[in-house]
Amino acid sequence: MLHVDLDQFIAAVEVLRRPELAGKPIIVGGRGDPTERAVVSTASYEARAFGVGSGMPLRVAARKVPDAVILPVDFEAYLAASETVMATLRAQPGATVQVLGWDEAFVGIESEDPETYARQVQAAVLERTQLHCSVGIGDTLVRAKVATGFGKPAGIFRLTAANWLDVMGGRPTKELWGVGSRVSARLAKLGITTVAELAACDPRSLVPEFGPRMGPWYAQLGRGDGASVVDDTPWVARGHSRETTFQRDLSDPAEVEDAVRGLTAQVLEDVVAEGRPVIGLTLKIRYAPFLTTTHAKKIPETFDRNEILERVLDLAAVIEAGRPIRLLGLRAEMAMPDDARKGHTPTRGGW
DNA sequence: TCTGGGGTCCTAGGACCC
DNA sequence: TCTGGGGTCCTAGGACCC
Repeated sequence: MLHVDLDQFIAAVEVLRRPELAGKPIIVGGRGDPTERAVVSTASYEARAFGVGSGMPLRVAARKVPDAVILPVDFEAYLAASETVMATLRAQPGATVQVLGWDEAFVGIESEDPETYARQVQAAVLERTQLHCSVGIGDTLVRAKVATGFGKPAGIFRLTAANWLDVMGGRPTKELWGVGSRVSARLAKLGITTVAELAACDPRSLVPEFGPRMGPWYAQLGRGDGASVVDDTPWVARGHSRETTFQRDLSDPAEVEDAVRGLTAQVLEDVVAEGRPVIGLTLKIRYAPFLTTTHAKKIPETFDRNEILERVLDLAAVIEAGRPIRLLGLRAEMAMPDDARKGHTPTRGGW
């Protein structure tokens, strides 16, 4: 199958609207005001050359690139572009499309010559949207996804069982899709630092550290093995959440309660649109400076706004008065048929 | 420098039940 | 005095991805 990933997607969409920005360092984040608390969503390649990347505080990014064009995030524009891209992918002959995010998708195909097919995909996307993409070709989802990174920008790369260890074996485990800094550090404690070492380890040996599911799964990831079927069943959200960033930390309990009420109203709006019962609520709070805690409440499968609000305020009462906090958000989990759960796969994203 | 906003899934431990 | 074994549910929290 193929993994298709748009190059610097958000920045590229902005350039389409404003061609005069082509070739300039562009940073997109928050409301486009680098004096506010916000982070970078995407930076163009020109801005990345200065060391700016997504997730970086906007303030820091602005300081690194004094000449940067800083733009606000425009979700509607990216969503519209994304839908055109995905429609183009679905129109390819024999293609099964599994959307992973705004700017990426798996495309299941049967082809004797996947490179040629991939070039046709790139040409079709470029013609239809004026956007460039990179394509990974693989015999599993993991290999296709990892391959795309070697194709960037605007290229094609193939990773299969035949060359996986040659290409990836000597690289750190963190470069795997699904292994972040925490897990790579825990693997290092076990003497595993490279993909080849992870691939060679006994899956059972990882169970004490990572549990019965994740342990063997990481070993499989090291080998590049796993699912090889692109699944285009429509994605159903398990829940909705709203988060908010305050320009200063809250410490007054009355302020906190107001904020909680506001978040609750927002998340309920999203959930009402869905028409499914709410079964759980989670309030995420960050105590200054950086300790994040989660408070969860299971609620019955009814949908009564007052009851839900009451329970959220219950949760908010856990917050210690006077302690500066940053309210991260509220998440509502919705009832789902059991057979709709997928089990562990690398993230399915949520756009 | 000081950390978005939207998601996904997993795990440990305690409560509770038979 | 010491404390079954199996199960489910809930809470709290962790990790990862785009």
